[in-house]
Amino acid sequence: MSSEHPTEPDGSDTKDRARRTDAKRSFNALVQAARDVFASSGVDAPVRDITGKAGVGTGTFYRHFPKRGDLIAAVFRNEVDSCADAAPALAENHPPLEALAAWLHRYSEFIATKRGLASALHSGNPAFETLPAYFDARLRPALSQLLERAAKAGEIRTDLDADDIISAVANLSMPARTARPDHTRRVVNIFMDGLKSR
Amino acid sequence: MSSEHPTEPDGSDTKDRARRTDAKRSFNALVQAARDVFASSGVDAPVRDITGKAGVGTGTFYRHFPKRGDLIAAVFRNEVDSCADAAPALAENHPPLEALAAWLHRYSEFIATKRGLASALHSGNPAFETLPAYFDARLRPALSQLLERAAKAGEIRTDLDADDIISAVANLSMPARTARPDHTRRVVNIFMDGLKSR
DNA sequence: TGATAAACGGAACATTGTTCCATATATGGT
DNA sequence: ACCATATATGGAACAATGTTCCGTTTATCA
Repeated sequence: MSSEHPTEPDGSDTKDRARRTDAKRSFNALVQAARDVFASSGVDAPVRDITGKAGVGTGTFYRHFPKRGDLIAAVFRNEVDSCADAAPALAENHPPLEALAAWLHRYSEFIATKRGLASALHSGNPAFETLPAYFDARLRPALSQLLERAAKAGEIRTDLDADDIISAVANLSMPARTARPDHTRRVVNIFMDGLKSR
Repeated sequence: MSSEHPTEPDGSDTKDRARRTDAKRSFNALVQAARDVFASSGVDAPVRDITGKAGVGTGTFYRHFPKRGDLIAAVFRNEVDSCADAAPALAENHPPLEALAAWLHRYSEFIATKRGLASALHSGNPAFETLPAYFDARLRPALSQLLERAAKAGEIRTDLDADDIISAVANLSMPARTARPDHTRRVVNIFMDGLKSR
């Protein structure tokens, strides 16, 4: 489900050869290493930290991500993919309301842990311009699926759509400066309670 | 009104000599140069750009601002001071409602042009920890003064306090990605209309 | 006016971003 | 299985920027 090669342009291939397997391996290793390093050191971490953890040279890094923002965008896309892909899995293994709650917390964690995200989106960097659309395209269907299932079961109110909920939970999950540790989880729970039909 | 030396600790001076005048001059030159450079190149502008414009050496820079965040915080404090100081001046020279509207636009512009602000506040950098309290301490009284004056004249509703308005206008002023040029000014105007008593 | 501590400037050093290219390797045709 | 070739790789070299250090200058006070 998750696209390991997110930005392939139109299907036209003037290329006579396919992308080499070592290139794919490097690409994935870099995205994964970057995710770890970003989590511990923030999105401004040195390139050498990432290449070191990925076990590739700096030249390889710049071959795959000519602009630094390209890597950050790839990491975000990768994480959004994981989050979206969690929805069908949850739907299969849990009752409707439970699956919905679990996914909202999953999504909330994604927002809360990505400090750099909001800044990146507002930075004006062209590498990030397509991200919001991508987020929407992946997350809305994922949530819609869970919502519809819960709505069919008559377990939630129906006067909010996926968009409302995605942005509401995002705002709730923005880490507040003065918040107690479990703050986000609690407010999202409250929101979730409000979502239930009475 | 504006404090040119914002972070002097408790009044106790164990110091036998006062701060030298050239030190004050350098400090102010740096803050002013930084404000200009930040405006044109963002808060990540090279240190040498700032020292160059200020006409001081890099050593002087680090003597005044051991951490880069210290400078950014100083610039923000400086701008908040300007904004707060505008309130009494507007109150003297304009009718209540007009003064209030003018100040809200002034404040809105401050928020809108400081892209780096929100990111800085959420960055977890300890240099910024005291900023929100400072903002509140300076801006709330400034706005309260204008609100009370307009309320006494019976020109505005009274079921919103300064805090509500400060945060509401801040949210309205956050530059949206897809917004048309004059977007912020228009929505702030609408908010201002809503504020009038009927 | 002279002694002194404070402040200054900028070279030197440290860190990180980016480019370049000689070398290594996957791929498709034979 | 082997070769020719485009592709990918690694890391040294370079560039840009952050930060420290210290010899020199200057404001302040007695």
